[in-house]
Amino acid sequence: MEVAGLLRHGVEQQLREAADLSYVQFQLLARLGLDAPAGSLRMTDLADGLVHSRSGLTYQAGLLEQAGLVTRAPSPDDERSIMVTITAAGRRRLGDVLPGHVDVLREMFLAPLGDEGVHALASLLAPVRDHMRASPPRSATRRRRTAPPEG
Amino acid sequence: MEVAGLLRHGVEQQLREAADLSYVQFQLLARLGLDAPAGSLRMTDLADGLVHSRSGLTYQAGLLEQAGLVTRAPSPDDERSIMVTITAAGRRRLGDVLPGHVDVLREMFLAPLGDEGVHALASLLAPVRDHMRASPPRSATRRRRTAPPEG
DNA sequence: TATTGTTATACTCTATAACTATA
DNA sequence: TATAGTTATAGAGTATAACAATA
Repeated sequence: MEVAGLLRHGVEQQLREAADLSYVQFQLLARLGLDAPAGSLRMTDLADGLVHSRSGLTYQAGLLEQAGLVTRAPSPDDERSIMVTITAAGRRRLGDVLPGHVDVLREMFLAPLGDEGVHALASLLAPVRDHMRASPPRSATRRRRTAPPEG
Repeated sequence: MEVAGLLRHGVEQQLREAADLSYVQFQLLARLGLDAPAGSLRMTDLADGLVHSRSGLTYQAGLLEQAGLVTRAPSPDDERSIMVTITAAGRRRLGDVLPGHVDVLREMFLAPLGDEGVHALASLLAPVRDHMRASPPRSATRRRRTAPPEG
């Protein structure tokens, strides 16, 4: 947890200073610009795994739209859905931060880990990630030992 | 990062629901109650590694004090320092959450990892943690590739 | 002058609930 | 009735800068 916390802090600083992006904003942008085939995704698909509430995504996507880095338009397929699309400016911004972002990752995390360590870590954590994705996130909620102090 | 994020989210939920503690508050309490010999530490030592700003610690310690879980008193040795001490109520609260906390850790993280995995992970990450602690946290700041958009 | 800690302030982010609209 | 998304709102947490006091 300490490693992840320090890494995240370092990453957030670089993203903020180099491109004025929050961590979530960067991830949304990266998902659109690097993973999404046509540079667009439905809000829900975009949110997947990045945010814990719908409104949180609306908020962050709104900021990206205000900054001109994405556009939002109703989907032709399903009129309930909104397609979020990365703009040219968004791709530019993403390209601008990416090298520095990778630098931070490498210097803080990948270098001390070494190539072998990186692979070992990935093998170790992949099943954990799958387990976490699969299990109901509320399991922790139901299984408390002590009664809440409210009653 | 995803594993750490999900784990932290699960942990935070349990801490909040079982004992009305934030993650940081729990860590402060744990450091005082489990690590500190006499249950007390100077503010600065208490903060070490848990918080990224002094005021952040003052805020969290203030909440703990309000809740009667710690006390704050000037240090006899150095009158600039404040000794934070866990109270009986604080130890009780800590004892109340701890079992559930460990449950969450085990179910989300330790179990899917397995005993061997836990050890392997610890060996892998220990040097990374040391590297991160040692290297100036601002390295990311100075090493930016793109000029900040301000000027 | 450097260190310890607090305060004032402003801001970012998150989450819940109520709501609209489409399927 | 369920799904997609927004909005209103409220609260928690964080950080910066200015500050007071001690070393």
